[in-house]
Parts: sequence; C-alpha cells; structure tokens
Amino acid sequence: MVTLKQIAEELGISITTVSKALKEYPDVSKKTRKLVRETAAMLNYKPNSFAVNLRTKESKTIGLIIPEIVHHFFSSVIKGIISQAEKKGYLVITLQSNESYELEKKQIDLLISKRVDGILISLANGTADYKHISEVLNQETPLVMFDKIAKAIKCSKVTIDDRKAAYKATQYLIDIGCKRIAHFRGPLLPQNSIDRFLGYKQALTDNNIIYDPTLVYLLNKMSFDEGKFYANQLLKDHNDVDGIFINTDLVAIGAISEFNNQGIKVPEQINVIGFSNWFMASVISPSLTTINQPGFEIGKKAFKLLYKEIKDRKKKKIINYKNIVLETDLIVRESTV
Amino acid sequence: MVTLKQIAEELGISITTVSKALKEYPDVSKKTRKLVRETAAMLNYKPNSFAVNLRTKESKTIGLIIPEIVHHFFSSVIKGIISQAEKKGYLVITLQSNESYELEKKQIDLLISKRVDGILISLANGTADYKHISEVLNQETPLVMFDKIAKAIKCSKVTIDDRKAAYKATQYLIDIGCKRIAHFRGPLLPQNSIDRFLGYKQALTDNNIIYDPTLVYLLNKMSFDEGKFYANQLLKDHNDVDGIFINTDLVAIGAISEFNNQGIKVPEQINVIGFSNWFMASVISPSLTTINQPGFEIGKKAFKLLYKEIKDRKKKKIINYKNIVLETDLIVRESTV
DNA sequence: CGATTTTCCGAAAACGTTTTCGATTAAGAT
DNA sequence: ATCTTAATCGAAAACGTTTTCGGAAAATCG
Repeated sequence: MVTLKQIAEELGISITTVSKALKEYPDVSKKTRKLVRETAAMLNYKPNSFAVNLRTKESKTIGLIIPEIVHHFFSSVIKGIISQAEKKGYLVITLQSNESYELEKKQIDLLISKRVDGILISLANGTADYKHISEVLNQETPLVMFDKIAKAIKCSKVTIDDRKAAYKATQYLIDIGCKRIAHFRGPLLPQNSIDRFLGYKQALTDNNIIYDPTLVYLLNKMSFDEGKFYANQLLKDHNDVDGIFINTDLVAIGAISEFNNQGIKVPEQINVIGFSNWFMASVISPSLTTINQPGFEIGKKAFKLLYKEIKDRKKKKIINYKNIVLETDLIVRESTV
Repeated sequence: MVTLKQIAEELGISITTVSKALKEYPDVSKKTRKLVRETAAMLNYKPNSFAVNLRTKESKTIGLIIPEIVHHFFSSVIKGIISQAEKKGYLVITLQSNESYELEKKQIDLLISKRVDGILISLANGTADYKHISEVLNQETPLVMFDKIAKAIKCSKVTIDDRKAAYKATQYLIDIGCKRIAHFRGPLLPQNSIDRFLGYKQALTDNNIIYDPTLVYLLNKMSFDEGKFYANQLLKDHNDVDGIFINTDLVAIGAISEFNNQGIKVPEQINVIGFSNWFMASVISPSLTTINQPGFEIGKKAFKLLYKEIKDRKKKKIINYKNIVLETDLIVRESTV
C-alpha cells in the first residue's frame, strides 16, 4: 500500500507538499501539483482512510438501523438511503433490530463506538423508552428518525401522515358506496397503527356513519395467516360488511385469500383496501387497492436531512429540526369496485 | 470523548498501562487492571476506532455489493450476512450495483479505498470482464462471491446448483404426467439462466422426451409483465403444453395471472413451476410450486467463508478456496397437481 | 539596488491507539 | 547480605494523514 511518504521520496519533496498538492492547496505551485498528481496516479495511491478519519474526526459513514430487512417497504427505504448517500460520498452500515429493543440498544452503541457521522433509525416495535436515543443526541451525533418515530424526541423526522392516509382510504370506501366498513388494525405500538385507526374513525364520523367498535379487529403479528384468520372471524361476526380497510398489505392479501376460499367475491361483496403498496399487491388477483407508502422517497429525504445536520454541526450552525411528512396516494386496483 | 490519556491522568499512571489493562495484558497487576476497568466504565470510555484501525490495520468492516436491494432473494442474503457478521463483531457496508458493470467497478474501488477487511459480491448481469475483481484479489483483500459468480475467478464461492434444481423441477413435472413442457428462460448472462436451461433440457432427454426449442422462450427483463406477455404468446404458439418451468417466480406469477385472465386453469390445464421461492409465491392463488433458493443460508455461508479467509490471511496461513453449493428443495404448492 | 511583497515549500505537532523493549521494584533463593 | 528471577510499569515509536506556521527564494516595486 503506497503512502504519501513514498510519493514524497519518489519526487524528493516533503510529505507536506505531497499532501497539499493532492488537495489542491494554492500554496503549492501548479507544476508540482501536476507532478504529484501524476506520480500518485502512477503508483495507484489511495489515501489511508483510517489515518484520514483519525485526523479529520469523521468517517464519511453513517449507520442505519431498521426493524427488518426482508420487507418491501424497508428495503425500499434502504435503497433510497444508499443511493442518496453514495452521491454525497457517504457509505452506510446497515443493522437490523429485529423489532427488539435490546438489540436496538446494542446496535446504537456499536455505531457510536464505530464513530459513524450520523444515524438513521426506524424504531423497533418493542421500543418504548428512548434513553438510548437521548444518549446519541447528547453525544452530539446527528440522528434522524423515519417511519416508526418517537414524537417526544427532539430530532428531525420523516414520515407519512398515517392518519390522513387512513382517512383517505376510508373515505374512498364510503365514496364507492360502502355502508358497513370494518378495520383490521395493528398493535398499540408503534404509533402508526393508532394513527391509522384514528383516521379510519374520523372518516366515519365525518360522514355521519356511527362508529361500531365490533367492526375493528386488533391484530398482533400482522401476518398473512392472521389476515386469513380474522377475515374468517369477520365473516362469522358480521354478514353485512361491504368494505374493509386493513392496516397492512400482507394482512389484506391474507384476508382476500380467505374470502376467495370461502367464495366471497372481492370486490363485489366486500371491498378491500390495504396499506403500504408492497410490490405483491399489484400482482395478486384481484390486485389490491392500497395506500402508497413512498419508501424510496422516505429514505432519500431522511438521508438529506441527516446530511444537512452533519454539515451544519461542522459549521457550528444552530440546527433546527425538521419534520417532513410525505404525501401518500391511494392506488385503486381491482379489490375495490 | 474520553481517551486513554484522560484515564491515565485520572489515575496517575501511564497511557501504556491503561491500554494494556483494558486489554487484560498479564503484565499489569490485577489490582490496576480492575482499577482501570472501573474508571474506564465510569468515564464511559469508548476506544477511538479510527485510531485502533490505523494501528491494527483492520476495520472490522466488510463491504457487500449486490445488484438490487429491493428483491426478496437478495434482501434475504443481506439479512443472512448481517446476522452472521454481527456475531463476529463485523459491520457491513452495503452497496447496490444496479446490475451495472460501471457502478460495480466504482463501488469496488470505494470499498478498497475505505479499506474494508473483505468483500462479498454477487455480480451484476452487466459484468462480463473481471479485471476489477482480479485487482481486489491482487491487493490481498479477501473476497467471496455468491449466487451470480464468475467461475473463472479463483476465490471462494457459494451458490446453489442451478442445473440440478432445474432438473429437479422439470423431473417433477414429468413425474406428475406432463408431456409437453415449456420453459421460460433468462438472458445469456449471468450463468444461472444458462444452467437452469441446461437442467431443464437434461431432464427431458433423460426421460426420453425430445427437446423442442420452440417451447423455450428467452426473456430479458424477467418482469411480471414479460411473464404475462410470453404466457399469452405460448398459448398462441402451442395449444398442447401441459407444464411450464419458469426461470423466476416473478415471471411465473405474471404467467399465472395471464392464464387466469384467459380462463386457463392452473394446474388442471397447465402446471407451473417457478424458481426462487419469493415470499410472494406462497400468497398468490393458486400458490406457486417453486424451487427454494435459500438466501439467508447463502448469506450466512458466504460471510463465514469470508471470515475464515480474513483470519487465515492474518495468520499467514495458506488459504484454500472453497466452493459451497447449497441444496435446494422443490416446494410443491397449488400450481401443480 | 534595497525594500517589500508574493510564491512556494517543509518542519513539526497532532489525532489516539498498540506494542516493543528496557527499567525498576519486589520477591525468592542461597 | 547478595544474587537471581519474577512482577509491574512506562518511554517511545509507529500507524498515515492534515494543517499551522515560519522561513527561504523569487518576484515586484520604488
């Protein structure tokens, strides 16, 4: 591995001059600059990033913690983050919390130890207290949250308006004539499922439909099988339901599968709307009407915010945290009339 | 940020002793070791990894280059790699080549510049020459390939036996009574689609079924829509096909969708087998019979090989490259009788 | 031609570790 | 008491870069 020293010896000049020449300092003559550049290229010189890091105190690396990698939405986010980071010369270290608070804590520690320049995180479902996050903030390490956030923490965030999106979905069901609209909701944590439930409820009351709690089913694992299970349950409990807004595409697909099996026609007998717009939703039949959750965009925006904060901190600027809320679209497909 | 120096001053001993105490050197007394440990903990000391890297010449970080992140198989691989790496104290930097040779080259350069301890890579479809890979190997940087590999390169590899898997799939179609079996194959690069085609062909001839080239369709983008398109084409060209082995689940799902639309019963009229076992395959209807490509396992094994090579190189051991070929299973579902 | 400015270069310190090797002290042996 | 050995510590070099600051040489000016 060739070093500045070797280039210096090769040319009979000092290390200092070589270093400055390569960084285009104005106080080294154009002639030597060129000379240094050429021999550096010839020797295939690559700066030792360990030394650079030590000297400059930054690694041009950020950490990313997500609950689950094998997941259409999150992998889209990762892609958005990485694509944007690469443009700015940043590399990203990805970690998976597996929805576990304990792991999340360890991983934050790991990243801090590695001295990443910043952290991007979507909280695990299991995370209820935020000491580990506060510590990061105290250490002056930039951090931005996305999707599954903690409202109480003072930092930049990028999310969608779950409540509004859910409202939009429910309103659509109402608009196409549904009178009895059920909802499969998620657990009490994270906030997202609460907001989606609230949006659903709000849409009902705004349209003078009385909210019936028995039409709301609380799922825990949010799996395909749970979708099937509760679809079956729903059919037993209520024979008059004509529309259903479901917290997650995967569950919705499970429900549709169950409806198919039982000979219930979607959308003729029951209209189904999912949430997230997983790729899957477009290829099943009937294809699923759903809310598009722009993962790639969320990732890009999250990185941009983090990048700005890193830069601002370096310039000792005061940083004002932003709260970006991305728009969601209702994507109408075959599961609604 | 607290350093060794600060701990040393706090205790009135030398930096050397502090460092050695923390690393449990036997030449520092148990008493001081304990003392140092305690004050280090009290001051919340975290070694500066930049300095450690510089000194030890290793970063405990590996690079990972994959063609596409938003992809069930690859994200499973990532998960496998990260989970295993974490256990061994390694962090992983993920990059996406987007199936582009140029990008792949740049990213390899980037990782080398960052001085990762090793590289894991699945080649882009666009890569035909391997100079960039050879360079890595020349630099003595451990590298292992997985899934989309270059047979010509001397390094460890982990793959599945595409040919055998395809043979298995085709044989199954024959076993359940199919007489006219079509195949949707992938492009000429990477090797995988060739091998799968070869496996298909072999199974036919081994069963005394004459190979009919008009039953093989070469797709390029391997998309859902292409699946639909060629399914339609197949129906026009041949009315006697009773089974089809398709290179990729996504295409297979497209084909099934087209068959559904045209009122062709799967599996009664046409049996369909896919490849990869994307999650999607289990939730569509009819659910898809397919070959399970164990992404998570591939990732784990790939990291383990890389890890071993990193260790061996440090010990100046001679390294013998391994070629791990993982078993695949045929997962029978509703798309075959 | 002397004075002043500009241009160009390099010495040296610093970043925070790790590790070698020699020094000092304490303990044990004679 | 002296000598040997073991136990404990620290000085210093090294990893490869960046950057400050001062100095020498060259160019400009009066």
